Amino acid sequence: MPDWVDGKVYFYADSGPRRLMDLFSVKWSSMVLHALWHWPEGRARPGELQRSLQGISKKMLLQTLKELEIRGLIHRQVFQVIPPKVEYSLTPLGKTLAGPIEQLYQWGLEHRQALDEMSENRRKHTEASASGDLR
Amino acid sequence: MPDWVDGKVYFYADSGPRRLMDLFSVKWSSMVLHALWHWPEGRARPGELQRSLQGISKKMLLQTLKELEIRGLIHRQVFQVIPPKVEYSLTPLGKTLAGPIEQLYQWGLEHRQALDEMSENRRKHTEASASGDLR
DNA sequence: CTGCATCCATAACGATACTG
DNA sequence: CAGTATCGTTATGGATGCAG
Repeated sequence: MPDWVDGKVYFYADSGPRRLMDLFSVKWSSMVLHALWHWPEGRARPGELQRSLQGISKKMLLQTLKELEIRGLIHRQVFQVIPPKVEYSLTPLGKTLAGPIEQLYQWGLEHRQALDEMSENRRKHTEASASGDLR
Repeated sequence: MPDWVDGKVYFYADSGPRRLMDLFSVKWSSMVLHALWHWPEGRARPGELQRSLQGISKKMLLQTLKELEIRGLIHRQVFQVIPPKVEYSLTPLGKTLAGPIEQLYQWGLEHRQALDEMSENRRKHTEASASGDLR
């Protein structure tokens, strides 16, 4: 579906896809969306999310949630209780995005072995270029 | 498809999806794959690609291509001529990944307007927090 | 034309401490 | 428990120059 000019793809100036990938550059955004999508009842608290997304820091989780909220992909519901309680859930728009993300993750699951080999190749390669020519 | 433990998703330790997203953290990798996927004949030269991926620098294009080659997602064919000629194309594995990427980009196209509003909201928000309380 | 190496700015990230 | 702020490290990306 790109625009073709002179037989070349002039596709990604400030197009939808490009902006979408900008969003993905926030490392954890797709995982948060994906986790919320799979969450029972579709609502999750920050603490729960952090425990699920192994390795994410509190800072990054909150930052990602804020980012997604501003962009209208997730909804933030505050309960006026002590201690504080907040629940996040996908907006209708967020839910439409969850589909493609699911597809992508599905690919990741199906090609787990290939992905392992990729990491392996990459490791070998960087090692080689690192040690190779010192003397 | 996550693994559920204690009702929480312990999904993304060093799973396929996580590794996949690592690959995507190379900003241009999905666009390069996508461009090659749409390219006539499925083979493209670096120069052509750079002209198509508006805004990519030579350095990043080459780096991305190398990365994708090492990972076995694209193939590099060298022609022994002067001046040098090289063509890149998707490997079979790369082609299977192109599908999900296409889906994602499709979403980006369909929700272009929403994505515009997202950027807008983000702009407003960061402006507000930047200027808001200085006086 | 393809590819590599430097230098440099800045953006992303994590650890930690602190507030309500 | 939710959220913010600060600091320091590392990764990312762009500009430029050079080589085959």
